[in-house]
Amino acid sequence: MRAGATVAVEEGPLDGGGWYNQSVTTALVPAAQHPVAVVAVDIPFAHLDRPFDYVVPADLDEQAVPGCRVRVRFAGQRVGGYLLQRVDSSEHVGRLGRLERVVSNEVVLTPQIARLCRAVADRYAGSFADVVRLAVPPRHARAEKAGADPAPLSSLPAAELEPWSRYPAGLALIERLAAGEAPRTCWSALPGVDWTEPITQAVLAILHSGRGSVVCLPDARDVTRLDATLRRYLGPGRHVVLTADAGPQARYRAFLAVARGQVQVAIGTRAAAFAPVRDLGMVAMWDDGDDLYAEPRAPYPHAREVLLLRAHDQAAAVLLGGFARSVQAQALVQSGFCADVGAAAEERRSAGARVLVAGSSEMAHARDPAAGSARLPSEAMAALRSGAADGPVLVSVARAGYRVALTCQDCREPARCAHCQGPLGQSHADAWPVCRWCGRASSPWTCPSCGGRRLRALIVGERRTAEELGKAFPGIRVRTSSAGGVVDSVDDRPQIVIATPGAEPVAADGYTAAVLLDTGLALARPDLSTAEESVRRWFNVIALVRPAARSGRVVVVGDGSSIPVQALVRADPTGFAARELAERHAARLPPAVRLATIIGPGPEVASVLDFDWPQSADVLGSVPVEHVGQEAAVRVIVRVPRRHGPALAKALRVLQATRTARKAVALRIQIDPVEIG
DNA sequence: TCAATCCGTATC
DNA sequence: ATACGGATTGAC
Repeated sequence: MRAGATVAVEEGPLDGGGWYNQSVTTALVPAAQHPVAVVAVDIPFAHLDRPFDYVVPADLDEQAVPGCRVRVRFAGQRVGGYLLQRVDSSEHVGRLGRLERVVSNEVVLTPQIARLCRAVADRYAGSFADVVRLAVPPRHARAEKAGADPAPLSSLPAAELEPWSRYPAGLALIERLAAGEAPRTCWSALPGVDWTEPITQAVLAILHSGRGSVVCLPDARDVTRLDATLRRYLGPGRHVVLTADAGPQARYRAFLAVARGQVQVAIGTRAAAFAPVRDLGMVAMWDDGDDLYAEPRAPYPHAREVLLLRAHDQAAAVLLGGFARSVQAQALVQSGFCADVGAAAEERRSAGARVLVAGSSEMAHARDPAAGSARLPSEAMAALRSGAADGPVLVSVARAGYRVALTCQDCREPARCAHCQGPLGQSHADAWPVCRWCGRASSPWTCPSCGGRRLRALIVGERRTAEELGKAFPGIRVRTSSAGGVVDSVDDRPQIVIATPGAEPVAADGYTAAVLLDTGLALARPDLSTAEESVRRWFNVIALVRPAARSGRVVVVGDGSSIPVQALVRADPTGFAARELAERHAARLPPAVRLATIIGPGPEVASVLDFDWPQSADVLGSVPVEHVGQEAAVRVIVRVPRRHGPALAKALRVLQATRTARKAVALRIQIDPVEIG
């Protein structure tokens, strides 16, 4: 395209135009070789989402390398950008501006990552600039100066294949990775084993093939665990950790070590999906169903999708592992894109704890209020009692807090704040009920419908559960772990650990028993991925418990006939995911279709209804939605068959571009959002 | 007829 | 955001 065209270069003296602008007093001499820089400017507007050409002055020739950060004048303003390429000529018919400054000659946006950013922007109907902001961490000049020479590396340890030998296809997988091949797999991890070891073995095999790996993990706790295992097996200096919470300098230093090719293994949370690992051999992800992988900033890409786009572009291996199977991973298996790597049913049964279901004793309790705690049926109490004799036991509760949702004991009406109608909760045993919205204590409370004065808790939080269990098991240590006070791990002494989802501590030698409370409450949420999300969390809890052979057991309190609970009893994450996927097909929901939500002010969103959508598009709405921090917002849903996904994204980009060009208010456009709020 | 101003559009 | 070009307006 560019070849053959000549650059609109005007040489000559100051004439008020040409190469000069008002403030420049010295003549501009273009670089002798490749005088044109193709620059991606840091402007998020959709209608400006394309590269712009600038002239490289001779004095910036050496510094201006592809992938470096530059500053240019754009529409009269000085803006940052990335130099994508140096070329001979420009197709631009007007005059070219000049590169004002090379911020640093450090290559931070390699061609591969630039391509990836473009692909992600296209997939999610976003702009390149928005995606690059997710991919390249903010510059830290001091980190750039320091750490130029990498530490000498010891030789790679031989690949030990032990963690994969329990999977029929495991050894073959590792051999293929070590041989330089690019197999794509969804791996159903056996419960109770340290999942960081199989991932480490895969990373090591890839290193043996002379290639690098990117591994994404849901949160900082998981990153720390994999970091420790990698260090143990690979020694120091072979990998880096890319997480935001390490601070800007450490984060940029780790990023540079990867960008400079000093290390070939990058692990981290969702942003690590963009790590510029050289000679990429594998992308891996643990527990890909975790919604922490969904980026909350525009264009809201999911790290799994980023890794898959990357693997496709660079012919890298894919390893998606977890104790549960996400619906998306199952779709990859069923489409033939990924192979299914799991253990035989027998191996799976013996590796896991014994799972039994206990019906909630709500009904029994209603008949006989003296029967004890309604939430903890006798089977659960028995499991805790015998388990706590031997080691730590885990109780999983749905919510943090004490008594979370109060209702009238007599008429069951929700208890509301007299002042603002907000829901009432109770923060500890002797406290007056407090409004969750305005914070006012309502003392004393009287039911406005029936005049009742007694309150009943619809939802019992982790602290109240701890209090009840402390009374039931005097002399045993009871501790809690929840957001704000997460316990990472517990030792093997007898104790009762009460945790909210995602905050479960790891027990060094496994829990002797676990009780899953509130399963009905978790499944009652109306969101489309509620069942999948609940099952994922429960499989993660079960995996923390000792195998049945060492008398590990799990009591699920809930409805034994419900499909999610059945999946736990049968230890069948794949079957459950296949079933969910079939339901998504029937309901025409992702990943069976591609779906976009458009949220914004009513009249603006209403106007997109007559937009020129692809023929196959199904346009739903608009309906009012709650939109935090903004006044009345509405939402439109557009969905198309999967194969028309690119057409939908393209249409949305056109929609955005016409809107940003006429300075209309931005709409929130999300493709395949994790939840449809 | 020409300058001052407005508006739309491109931004290299 | 700003800058530029073309259209429009208003004063000679």
